[in-house]
Amino acid sequence: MTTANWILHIDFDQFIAAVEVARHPELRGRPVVVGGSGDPTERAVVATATYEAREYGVHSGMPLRTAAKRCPEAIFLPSDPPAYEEVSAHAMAALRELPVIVEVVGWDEAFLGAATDTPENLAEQARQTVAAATGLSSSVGIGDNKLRAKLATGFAKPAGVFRLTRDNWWEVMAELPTESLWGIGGKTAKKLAALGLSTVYQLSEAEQTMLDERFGRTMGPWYRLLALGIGDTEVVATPYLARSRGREVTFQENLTDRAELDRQVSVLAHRVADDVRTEGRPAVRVEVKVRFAPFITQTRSHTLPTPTDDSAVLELAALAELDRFEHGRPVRLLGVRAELAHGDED
DNA sequence: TCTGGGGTCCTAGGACCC
DNA sequence: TCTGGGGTCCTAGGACCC
Repeated sequence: MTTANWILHIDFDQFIAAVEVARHPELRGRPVVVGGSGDPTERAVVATATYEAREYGVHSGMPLRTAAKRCPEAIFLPSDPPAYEEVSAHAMAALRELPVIVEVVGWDEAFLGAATDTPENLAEQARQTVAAATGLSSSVGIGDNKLRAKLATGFAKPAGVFRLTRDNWWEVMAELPTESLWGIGGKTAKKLAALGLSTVYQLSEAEQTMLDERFGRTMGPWYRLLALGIGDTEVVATPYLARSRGREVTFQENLTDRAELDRQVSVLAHRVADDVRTEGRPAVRVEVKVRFAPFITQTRSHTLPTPTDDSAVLELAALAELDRFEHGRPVRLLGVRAELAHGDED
């Protein structure tokens, strides 16, 4: 008799809002919206909203202004990444004390790889561990691969546990829209619908050659695997090596002065250079992003002649890219990104 | 919905090389 | 010298996720 391998996916419920409510207990039970610097009139979007705010149709990604219209009595708080980072690290450290492999995939979620015959018990244990360490509520999906575990968490929320495997895949997923799959968003769902593929089951039965012609030799096969619930089963504890590091900023007022654009790009390039040095691997490529009014986004990039982490060199490289745009329109966003050299590949 | 910031991965065309 | 085929790199844009 062998012990089965399970993959659990844990996700902290409305994580950012929960951290804020924990340190402002008087806000419990009230509609709270976190995002930007907490001023609902600024150019920023909702990072997280409490369930009370969601009742009014407020959701993450929504402009703060819209959120304020939908829920005028909401309390708006500034986003405080270092605080979330700290709580997250604390929760992940607690999970590592369990007999599982912990693969962190974001501030508020992780995959747990475990050999157990009672995954529901382990899931409950993980939820209690996080609650004891941080006071956070969480939900756990149990699956026979990462895709199913991740999707299961959606059915577990809030504060629950749900199991999704090959045994109940069709019962749970068959009639859901393709967009409920992890990796298919609104754009792809629309293209699929145009091919007559609206549900997960329909996608799973699609003719492979048609998918390949429409989406390419990588995405075509992958979409069908998604619909079948097939996915990666490897959970690794080793931290992920960043491929790139970037900084960008949306201006509250569009910029029109070219000298000011140069100054802003210089500032961003220096911040990126600091991040690059922290990573300990040099930049091999520099990209500048410009979002012109009203909302036209363009990028220019080039491979550096020599990999570098030197601030002055990266600044000059970014300024050279900024120069390559056709300037004229007001600018609402500037960004600088550095692609990093790979780690040792032997 | 007057639309953040931080990322990852894929596609496609052209350059370039053999 | 009217023109092949394969491989790889570079670049810009798009889609997706949290």
